[in-house]
Amino acid sequence: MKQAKATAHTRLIKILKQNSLNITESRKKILQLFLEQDGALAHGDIEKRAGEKFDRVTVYRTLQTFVNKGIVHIIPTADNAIRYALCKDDCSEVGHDDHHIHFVCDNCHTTYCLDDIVTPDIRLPKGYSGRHVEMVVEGICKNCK
Amino acid sequence: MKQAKATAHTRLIKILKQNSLNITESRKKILQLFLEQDGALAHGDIEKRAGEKFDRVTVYRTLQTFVNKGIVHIIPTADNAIRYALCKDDCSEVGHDDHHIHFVCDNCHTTYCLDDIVTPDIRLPKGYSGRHVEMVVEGICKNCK
DNA sequence: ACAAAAAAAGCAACATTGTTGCAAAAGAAA
DNA sequence: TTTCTTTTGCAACAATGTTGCTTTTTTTGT
Repeated sequence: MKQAKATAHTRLIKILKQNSLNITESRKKILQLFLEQDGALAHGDIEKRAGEKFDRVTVYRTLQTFVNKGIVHIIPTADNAIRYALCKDDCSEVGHDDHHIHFVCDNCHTTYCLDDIVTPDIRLPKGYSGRHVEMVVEGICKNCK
Repeated sequence: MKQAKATAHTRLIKILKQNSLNITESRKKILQLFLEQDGALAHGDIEKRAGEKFDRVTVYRTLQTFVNKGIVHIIPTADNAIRYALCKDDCSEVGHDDHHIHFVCDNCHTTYCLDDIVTPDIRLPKGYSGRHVEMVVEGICKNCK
């Protein structure tokens, strides 16, 4: 128990250090939320979910930092609520490199990264050149079935 | 010239009638914007683009109505700015049925519907069932190349 | 372990975006 | 035209996101 907690804590610090970020309470707590979470988190979730309340500005700035560093990525949605999820591919300050698809449940609205499914290649019309493909599937998830 | 204008006007009215919507000035003007536009429009674009200024509430409500009726559809984005585009497939009050992909230009940020490209089928993990697939490609468009 | 320097958090004030209820105006129907 | 219904515009509000600046926390060098 104590061991597990220590390990989780170590993992947090390791991730932050790898990205040359200073170790702060906010970053640890917000990152912790992502690690113990299956799906993606919207800004609002984070503000509420955290036991103690963060300043809204801190959450915004921390998420921005995480996105810049390639720790989390943004999932595009149709409902004006940006969702963030941990990057599992090779993301860094240089650029994000997520190629998996996302799944949003119609029922519980949880957003999942389906890491094993790779976005297919697309043949674009003449004149267009693609850099990145985002794919979001809507439907019913494994828990709501 | 006069003929062309009359025709365009007729087209507007036809679309509104087909969807059993009353013919109003706001609806005509907003629909007009979509018809004379290659890409997609965000809420803000519409407020600004219109020669005369619409009340913000009117724009929100009109867009909502158009989405409900299946006249326009929402394009998911990663930047918290919902974009709307005309539906060209079989959309109605019952449900949207758009299967084309979208393209967002890194440079000019114009959003295009690539109507000729159909979203590929995806094999989902066990337990998940898909209803709709959204696909957005980011890159450089034909005009910015 | 401590002090100085650097970075991040918190606060306040503000800007933008989206929502709701209601009265006035415009459109449809007769 | 007159009545009835729908839509618009306004005002007030709520939620979300941003910026500058001060205080606190974290790092670094000793």
